Amino acid sequence: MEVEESSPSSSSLSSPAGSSDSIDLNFLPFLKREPKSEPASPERGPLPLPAPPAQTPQQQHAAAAAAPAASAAPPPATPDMSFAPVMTPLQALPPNPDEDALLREYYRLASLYLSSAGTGAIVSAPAPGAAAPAVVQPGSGSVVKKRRPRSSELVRVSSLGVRDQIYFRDLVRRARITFECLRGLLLRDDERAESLGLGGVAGYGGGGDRRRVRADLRAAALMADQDLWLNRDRRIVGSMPGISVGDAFFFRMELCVLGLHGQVQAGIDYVSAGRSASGEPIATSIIVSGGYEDDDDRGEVLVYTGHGGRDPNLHKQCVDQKLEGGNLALERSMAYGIEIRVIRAVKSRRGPVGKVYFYDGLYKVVDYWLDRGKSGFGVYKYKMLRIEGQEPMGTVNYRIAEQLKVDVFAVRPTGYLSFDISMGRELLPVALYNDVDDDRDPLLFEYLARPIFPTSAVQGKFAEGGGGCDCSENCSIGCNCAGRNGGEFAYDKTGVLLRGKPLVYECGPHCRCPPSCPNRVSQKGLQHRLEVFRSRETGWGVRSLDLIKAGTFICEFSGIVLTQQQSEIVAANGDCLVRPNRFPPRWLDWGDISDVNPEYVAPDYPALPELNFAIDVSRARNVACYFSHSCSPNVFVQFVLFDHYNASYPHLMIFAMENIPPLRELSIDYGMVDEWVGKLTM
DNA sequence: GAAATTTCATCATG
DNA sequence: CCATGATGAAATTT
Repeated sequence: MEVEESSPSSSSLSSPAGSSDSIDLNFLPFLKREPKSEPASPERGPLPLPAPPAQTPQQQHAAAAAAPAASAAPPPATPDMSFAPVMTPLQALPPNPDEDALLREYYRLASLYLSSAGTGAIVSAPAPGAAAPAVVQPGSGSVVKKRRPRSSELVRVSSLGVRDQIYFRDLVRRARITFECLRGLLLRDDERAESLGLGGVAGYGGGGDRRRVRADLRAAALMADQDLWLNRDRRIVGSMPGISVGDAFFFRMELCVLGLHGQVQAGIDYVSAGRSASGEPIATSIIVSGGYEDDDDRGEVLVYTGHGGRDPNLHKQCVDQKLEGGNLALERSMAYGIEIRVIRAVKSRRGPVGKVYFYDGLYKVVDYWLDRGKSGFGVYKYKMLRIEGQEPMGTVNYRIAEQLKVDVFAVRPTGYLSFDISMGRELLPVALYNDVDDDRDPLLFEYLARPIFPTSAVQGKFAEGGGGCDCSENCSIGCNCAGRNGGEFAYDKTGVLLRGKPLVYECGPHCRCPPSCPNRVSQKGLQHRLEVFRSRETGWGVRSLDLIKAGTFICEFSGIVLTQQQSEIVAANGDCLVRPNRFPPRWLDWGDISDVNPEYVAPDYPALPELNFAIDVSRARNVACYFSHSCSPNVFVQFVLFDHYNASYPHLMIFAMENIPPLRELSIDYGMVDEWVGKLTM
């Protein structure tokens, strides 16, 4: 497969996916168009509801199975839980000239995304105090772009090599960053407009201004305008490249942007009957939101209720469901053995909506029947079994972690070496867990929650840059500290970093503003329950019991800070030094929305002095020291100043680069040379 | 809790 | 037969 021709800027992409031969695309054209194929369902026309004490679902299903097979002769719907990656041999298919279209689409997106990254394009900085909206939205007179409809061609992607996985992971991360940062900036712009008393007040029922109010929808729309939604050219069956079991999401729109689930509200996503090759609808994913009273979710076994038949206002069934649309699609997917992606919603206050969506992996529909729901009306039910051999479910990890916070021994009776290696020095306890071997190494180090800077570096450096601000309330645009940050604060009101910068200035001890000032974030310390744990793959590692939202602060990199001279002496006898200039500037990626708004490029930041100091972690260290290395990391380093203003000695603050679900290992890019990386596991 | 908002499937029409 | 537009549904979100 050649990709060059389709990706003009492929120099930066040169076969990033490790050339395509490691990718299998299994097309599913076995669904041949049959003019008169009917579902192998017992009902046509009016649906015979089981009389109250009548048939059990199983009995009714048995009747369904006994019914003559449909003319399309789908394979028998035996619960085949083996994960057969190849459903139809590729050789048996008619040659498909467009076989690599999926890859090409990825490369097209990649070139869109990457062309703007790291180019260092710099325009003039906004004047201090200026508050231009970050996102200029198309006015009412703008041309409405025609958007490509989503394809209906079913395809399965399997056998991704390691390089491909990293490549797609980065691509997905890039899209998610664009979405999330766009949303954050739109919200900030709204607040500004509101505080300035401009028209178009956000909120419903408002007057004449027809502004769209929901930032998630606006962000998604802006991305759609640039054709930045993923997976629109093929309908992927099974797992999505770049999305792992356990991943967390906060918005339905996010799922649409990624193509994981294309319905804005509906719980069943499917290829429509009219557009499918066989003329039958085929379901590919569902969302278990907990809103249907007749659902019965036991985790690995799930009884899912079809959609429809509800009163739009009350959350109650009011008429019988029909075997059509998504309901029929689920039945057809069962008949064809099509696996279904399952996304579950869980209540959580960490999410902006009070709700989090976890991708829980692939299931197969093994049974379905028409039942009488709690409301007394007919509902379709689908029994689904999780396919074995997948990573643990996101919702399961979430529940385990929640339980661990309450009652450790109920979940892990043994293995904890310490419940708080910080001995109370951190805001929250940092546990130490090892159920793998006898290593107790982290107990040997003094725990240092804050780095100790050399006095020569810090003394007399408090007032540099004009000192602190004089705000008596929370800081706002125009104050001294805002100016130091180039006119805008780095965080939104919830403490999410809006965009990575070479250096972020938080308000410090010399500012008058209260501790509640939104420009004080990383200085407040740990906000997530972290745990150092032993793993066979990565040695010591770190994970969180709390769901970590992308862009939030996690922890600081602590230790004894050495000047360049000091570090040269120490380095002679064994290397236990962390060098800040080794970290690749991953902060560049966070907050980069140049794909959507090329105008919003990095302002002309003042050049940072070279960072020649080192952090000695040989005696004293904190939890950050145990982060594993990855070249596709989920956290990054942002330099921050607050207690002193010597730009040569910033704090190394670690932020989340993506939503990190509970119990997933945190990983950082140490910028290690390849030979080292080879020794570690990726 | 109701209203606003989007996408998609479906159906009708040309 | 394909393209286009209108319509209604949807386990959302604020």
